[in-house]
Amino acid sequence: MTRVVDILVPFALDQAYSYRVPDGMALEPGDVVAVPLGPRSVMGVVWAENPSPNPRIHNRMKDVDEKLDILPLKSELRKFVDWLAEYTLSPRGMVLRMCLRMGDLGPERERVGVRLAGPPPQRMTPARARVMQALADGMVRSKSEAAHDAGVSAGVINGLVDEGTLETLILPPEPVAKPPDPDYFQPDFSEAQGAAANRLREFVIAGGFSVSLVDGVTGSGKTEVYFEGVAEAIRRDKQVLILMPEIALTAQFLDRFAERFGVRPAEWHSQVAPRKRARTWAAVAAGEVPVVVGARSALFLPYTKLGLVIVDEEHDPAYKQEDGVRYHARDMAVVRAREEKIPLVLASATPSVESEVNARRGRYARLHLPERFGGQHLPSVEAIDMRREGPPRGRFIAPRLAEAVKAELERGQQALLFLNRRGFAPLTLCNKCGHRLACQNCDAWLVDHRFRRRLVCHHCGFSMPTPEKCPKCEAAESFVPVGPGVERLEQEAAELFPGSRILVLSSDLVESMDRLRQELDDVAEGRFDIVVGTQLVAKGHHFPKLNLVGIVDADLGLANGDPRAAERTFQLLHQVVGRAGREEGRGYGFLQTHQPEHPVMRALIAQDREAFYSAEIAAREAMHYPPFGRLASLLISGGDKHLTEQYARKLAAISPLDERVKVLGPAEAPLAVVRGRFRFRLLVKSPRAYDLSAFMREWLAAAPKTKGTLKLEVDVDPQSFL
DNA sequence: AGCACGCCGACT
DNA sequence: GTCGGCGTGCTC
Repeated sequence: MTRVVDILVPFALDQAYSYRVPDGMALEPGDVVAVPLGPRSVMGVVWAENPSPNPRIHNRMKDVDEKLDILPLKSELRKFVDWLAEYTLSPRGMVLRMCLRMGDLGPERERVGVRLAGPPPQRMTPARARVMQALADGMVRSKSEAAHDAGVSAGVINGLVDEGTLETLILPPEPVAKPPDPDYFQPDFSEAQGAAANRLREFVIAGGFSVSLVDGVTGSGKTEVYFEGVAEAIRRDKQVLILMPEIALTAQFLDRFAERFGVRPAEWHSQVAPRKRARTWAAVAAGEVPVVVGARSALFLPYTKLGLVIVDEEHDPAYKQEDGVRYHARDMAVVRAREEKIPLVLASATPSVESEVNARRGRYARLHLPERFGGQHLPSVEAIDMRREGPPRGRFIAPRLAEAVKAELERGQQALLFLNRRGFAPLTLCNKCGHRLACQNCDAWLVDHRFRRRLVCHHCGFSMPTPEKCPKCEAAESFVPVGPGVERLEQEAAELFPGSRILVLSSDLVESMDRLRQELDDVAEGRFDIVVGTQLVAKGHHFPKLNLVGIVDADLGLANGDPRAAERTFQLLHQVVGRAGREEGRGYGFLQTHQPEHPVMRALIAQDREAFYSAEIAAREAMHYPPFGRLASLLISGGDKHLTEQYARKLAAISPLDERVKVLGPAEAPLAVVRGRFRFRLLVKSPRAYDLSAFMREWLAAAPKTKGTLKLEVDVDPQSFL
């Protein structure tokens, strides 16, 4: 009898397909193979033995093409794929695809090295002399290294090779990651830090599944503490995954890692070039990479001996993948650690309410770091009540904040004005007829971006030059900007603080990663006096001379109906205010707000984190919101409003009956139209201990097929409600 | 993800 | 009458 195995292919298929195993081909579950699929041959992974294949497909069944020379996926990873697919209601093939995004190795490219070997060249030049000197030790260097060391171009090196002065030889490929030294540098720890580090080490030594929440304010040494867990894992020859929300900004983090371990870790994120990606993937699978620092996709790498997972800034909303397979990397890291039976560390100065509740209930071990390192103080925070002491009309910086900024500038210190809004003004209207400039494709205003001289839709990317006349009443020069963006704030700051050097930082103004790093360095080295920025400035970068942070509109994130609005605002503002005064003396934060009595503002002013969490947790519990209840959302969208709404209603009507589950809606989504598509939402609420995925699966199985432009998107544990 | 098969508008 | 648009469905 021919042997049959079920093979999962990385496409939008939930089912594994059955293939015959040719005689003499040794195959095990987890092996990576090439199989015929339709007219082509694709990569797949042996998912299971199939002792009794379905007779109905006997005549269609094909043979496995070949076993590929790729290390197999361990059962833990395969189980993780199954679990995640089931939980998120995604096709298993699409989850597998995330594991196999390994890039293209392409033809092996040889690295050529050079070494001083022959006689000096016939004609000596200054450049050639420098090369001779740089290579005088007779050691082998790669061509580019040699050129760099000697300060010459590659042409000079090649010239010397032709002359016979240098000999070439093939270098072995550079390792993806050099081995980190767990004892390279031993930091000085405070008592609390030492105790936390010890507990982490114990978790790593003990092995087995555990979750720790390392919770400490910015500057409390969270990173250094969890590095001790990393060091312990390295000593035990285990692999470590460190997840980061935004890898692009972590040059500083990589340097910190190198200071502790002597070398930089391997990186994994979307910007890693395909070749490097392929080599990293293979090296991880071979167990040759001890530490990976990566974005959420690093969760799907084929580690062979994973011993520890760290989720840094675990509260960050960027961990939620919002398209395709919708998953939350922090939650899935917990699942992966459970599957691998290893410890997990969540780190944050402002933990998510979910993690905080788990810590309070004792499900997670809490490792609390109460103080800033080296006697630094937290900035003192004051509210500026915009109802009583706001700026004049058309201005956005209150007099008291302006005074404080002026005082800092006079002391040679820097100030940050934070406003989480890109562009010049969020709304432009005609003062003759009241017409508002809106996007043609979306239910949204066009944002005035003056630096680019365009009006831009932030939802679909549509943009147009600012028109000369009002499109409605044809009045000329009648447009007035309404509300501030960072560009407008810069204009105001330039008027208020003449002669100061101002830098505007927002994602749409970032030309390149290198340029951004350069600008951040410029700020750190004091080449700017005032930074006006969006949340881009909240992350990770340290500015020693920054002493004052002004939050221009602290209420901005609170207005929408998002159940996590308060939490998000608290986390973001806490992080931004924490930028102030980390080096010398005490920093100041000002919150411009219309509701200084709001729990978020009060907690920030009183620096009473516990009060905020207690209030927020109580509110969530009363509303049965996560983590005291579960949510799933359905987004129905389509080009025809009526058909879309009709389908949404139909869907609601056929939802399975279960008195524990509430189906809300359909309602028009807060963003009712995006890219010309009408959007309706359904929200599903269930108790905490309820299999909401199963409920959704049963429901969708009975749903009519979507036709035409109609699209149905399911999100279990949604984070965004737009 | 590809690729084939399907049914409605402008061409030889 | 055919060519081809891409919308829909299948791939063991």
